[in-house]
Amino acid sequence: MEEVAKVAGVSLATVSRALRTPEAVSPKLRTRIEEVSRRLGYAPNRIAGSLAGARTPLIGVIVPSLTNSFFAGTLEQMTTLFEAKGYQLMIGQHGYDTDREERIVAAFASWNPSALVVTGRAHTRNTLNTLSSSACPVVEMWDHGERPLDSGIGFSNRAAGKLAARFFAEQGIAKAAFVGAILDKDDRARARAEGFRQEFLHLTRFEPLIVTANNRELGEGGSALKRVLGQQPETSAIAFSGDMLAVGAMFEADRIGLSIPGDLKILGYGDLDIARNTNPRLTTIRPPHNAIGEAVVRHVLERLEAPDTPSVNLDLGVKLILRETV
Amino acid sequence: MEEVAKVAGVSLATVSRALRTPEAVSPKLRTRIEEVSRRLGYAPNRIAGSLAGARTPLIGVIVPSLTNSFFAGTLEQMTTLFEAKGYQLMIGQHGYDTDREERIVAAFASWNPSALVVTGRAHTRNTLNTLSSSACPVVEMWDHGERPLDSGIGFSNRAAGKLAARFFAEQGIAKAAFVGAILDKDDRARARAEGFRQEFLHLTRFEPLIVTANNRELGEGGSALKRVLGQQPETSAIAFSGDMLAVGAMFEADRIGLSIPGDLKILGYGDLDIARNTNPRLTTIRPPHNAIGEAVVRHVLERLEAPDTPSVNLDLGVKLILRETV
DNA sequence: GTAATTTATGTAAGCGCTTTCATTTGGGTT
DNA sequence: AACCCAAATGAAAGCGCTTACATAAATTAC
Repeated sequence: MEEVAKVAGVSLATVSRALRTPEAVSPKLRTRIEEVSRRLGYAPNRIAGSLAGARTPLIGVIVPSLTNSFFAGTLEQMTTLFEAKGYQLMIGQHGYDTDREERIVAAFASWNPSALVVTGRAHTRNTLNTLSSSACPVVEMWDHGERPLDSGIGFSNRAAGKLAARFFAEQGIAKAAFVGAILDKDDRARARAEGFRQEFLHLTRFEPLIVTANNRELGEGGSALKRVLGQQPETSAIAFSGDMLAVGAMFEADRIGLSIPGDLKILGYGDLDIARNTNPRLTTIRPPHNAIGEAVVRHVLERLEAPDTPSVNLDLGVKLILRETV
Repeated sequence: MEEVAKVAGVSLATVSRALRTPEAVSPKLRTRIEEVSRRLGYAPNRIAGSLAGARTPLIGVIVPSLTNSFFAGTLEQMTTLFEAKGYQLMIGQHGYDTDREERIVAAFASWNPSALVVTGRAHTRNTLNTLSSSACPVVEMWDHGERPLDSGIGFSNRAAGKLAARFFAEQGIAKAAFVGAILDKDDRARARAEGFRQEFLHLTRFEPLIVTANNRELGEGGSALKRVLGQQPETSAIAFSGDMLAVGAMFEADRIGLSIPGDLKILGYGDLDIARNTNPRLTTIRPPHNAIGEAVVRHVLERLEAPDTPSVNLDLGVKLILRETV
């Protein structure tokens, strides 16, 4: 920058202004400075800029997993949307480990970002402290519940589980089961399982079988199906915590000669692309993935542009996509 | 930090040392300082630290897409591995747009990261300039080719395409086709298509049909299948640029009553989890996804620990996974 | 033409750390 | 006890910018 200032024959301050707030500098100087800095290939040092200025153009976003297509999709969307406004995403991933989340949140906060976005509502005490003592807007996304730390944008997983149960009950299903991936770690899937259990029990007086799969991949869907059938042979409908598990179960059903939905009804969750393409096409529950990404970006941008904008706590709801497996 | 220094009754320098290089400070002072900073909840300001020190603990990684499970997997792996060494990933995503890549690279470079990792070998002139003028190690991953900018770790997509063609030719296939997603933008898929075309033509004197799909999702696999069959009805084998497309085609084949591999042979690419679970199970080509992530991390860490470590240019090769669709 | 504004530029004080260099302290040696 | 050397600590100089604040230049008002 010093170089640019010298060549352009102006002071450091003027260069900074020409680059940062072009309207504050006279047109002729501005063009000269821009020309010189381009010619010299000057690239401002963000770090210095951020130290001197108040904030970084960084938005910290923390998700449990990058390979989960929901979060990947939300992140991709947010990246693009924020980038257009000059913000840069700092992405963290903790693999459903709240201690790791704690460390990541602390690390992110130490860059004093413009905003912090975390996934879910379950955090350690320290995470909560770091989050609430950071000066920026904080949004907890994907889960809806009472009293978010600052803003909350998501939907109720419990309600999603209940929706599935109600749907099964309405179809006159007597014995149902729920298959969830890593129910011990993924509290969102656990909330769906619990909502399902409660509502199905309430509606039919039957306590549904809950089975935990070790991951969210297809193979596990197949083996979970076998386990369900082993433990509760008369099961006529299974709700899965993810479409991939459901599809895996469909493949397995195909192999063991079970017809769907005749012998067994299957309900997915996620409405991934694959759900529209299987034979038969998968009936599933769609979380508001795109709406979440958009709402988060919109809200954060609003807060950043008008700091007195109040926090929000949005429930975006889920939707049952009726296709052919139930 | 000033606060901590005052309370502990030492100078700023000592606090900094106690936290940064504990072995340089006497045990009793060290424990006192650590205790005080914990009690005060002191969180160092990374930005100031980086400005004063030489480098940030940031590693910039730029991929075309976050929703592509390869990149997502590599990123997840790299995040975990680097995190263990105290580095933090800065993830960028450009959607196969080299101009966007240019902007992202520039933005990342301005944080002067410890290393920069980009995907592929196709970059704009400016990207190349920024990359080579940045003081840190640069690795181009996923593609192998001559003379990387600095280090290169990947495999040859062209060779992967040739492998598919050779395999088909050996099976005695007369009329083959290749279906690739967004061949106009994804130069890796294009390289595979081109390798396939060249080798199949060379081996059988038959110019295979090349069809472009609009995205890498299942639905497109189905419609691409219809297009292939429309344009070249006698096609007996199709290679796809991705497993999802291949699976989509399998679903469609099922719908139109085509038996696989009897009527039509299908070869995927990626060896995603789903490939092991379809009926029949998908024969596919597996790129060295995990090996790439590991090799990148290992190499970068080496370079960072011993700056005189030479660059590398690794070809990790691909593997044909023989299953039931060919 | 001068005074009062407004606008454009320059000066210099940090931002919160790290690190060099100088100084002090605490053991060993003789 | 005097001396030397290594280890521990402190003082202070930046790191490369931004931004009050001060100053100069250009307008406008009278």
